[in-house]
Amino acid sequence: MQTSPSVETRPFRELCADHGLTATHQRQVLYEIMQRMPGHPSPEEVYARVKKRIPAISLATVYKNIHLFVEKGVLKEVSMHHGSLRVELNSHLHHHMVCSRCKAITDIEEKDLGVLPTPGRLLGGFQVERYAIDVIGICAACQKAKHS
Amino acid sequence: MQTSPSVETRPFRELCADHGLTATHQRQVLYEIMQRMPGHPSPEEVYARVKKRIPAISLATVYKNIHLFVEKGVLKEVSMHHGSLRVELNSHLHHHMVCSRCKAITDIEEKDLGVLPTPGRLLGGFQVERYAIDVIGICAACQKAKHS
DNA sequence: ATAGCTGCAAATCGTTTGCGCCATG
DNA sequence: CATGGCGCAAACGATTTGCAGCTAT
Repeated sequence: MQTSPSVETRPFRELCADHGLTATHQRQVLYEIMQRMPGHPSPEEVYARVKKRIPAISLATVYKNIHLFVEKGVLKEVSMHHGSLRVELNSHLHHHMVCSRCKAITDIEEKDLGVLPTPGRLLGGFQVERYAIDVIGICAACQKAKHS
Repeated sequence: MQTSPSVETRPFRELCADHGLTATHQRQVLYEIMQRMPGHPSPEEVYARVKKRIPAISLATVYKNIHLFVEKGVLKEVSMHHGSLRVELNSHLHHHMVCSRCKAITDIEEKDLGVLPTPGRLLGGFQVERYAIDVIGICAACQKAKHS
């Protein structure tokens, strides 16, 4: 791997330092490419792009670093992924609090949220069915048990 | 399988009729058990419970019927599942519109939402980091292409 | 130096599918 | 009795893991 820290390495190194990450070549490329990717790419899509610049890179490395970036707050995931599909009866209107550490889900009433959704509108041709609000944070249990 | 429609079969049959579903024994048990399951169970958890009443039931059947129930509006999924992990840069504040048919994701500015979350509060010991709002509905493309 | 990162390949996990038989309408 | 649902087992796609060698600090 060429060790040529020529082109604008500073900002990325700072970002890594700020987030407590080792600044590796693959992480830099990953980050730069994500900056230039609009939308909401999947790991496979990111991998395909990164592979053009680092042909030897592994998909596993992409996954590992995406998770790391998410964990450190550089990236965020679009909708919460609990390990598997989670369902509930389609009964009364409520939303969810999701612990970003342990993924625990708790119901929350809409009135306790301080929000006033207005469904049924058309947003640029999009027919709204409902709002799903995830309040993301750290649950009480994880706060007690936190170290890092 | 015992064909004993003794205990309170009527309400469930109506629910199936209303949603255009065939009323099978496994669907009835599945539904009754979900009614008594609080929280946000995974297919595996539902399967474990249903298996106590119908030991011969298959996990595949549980999956098929959960999807059917979701499709027909009897159940709903807790957070949107796109086929794979989706990430984005953690930059400016925005939310997403998600098509429940094709899973397409579009950004939406918070000001265009008509909702006003009030983050930063502690909700029962839960340390709020952020709100993630998914506006769920049918995108313009899918509306044109819809039949069923 | 040395802790951490990488690539590889195999393993794992959640979920889906094809198919022959059976239940429901 | 005809359609659709069921259970089974195999297939599948997405993601993770163990490990041996290499890299950043």
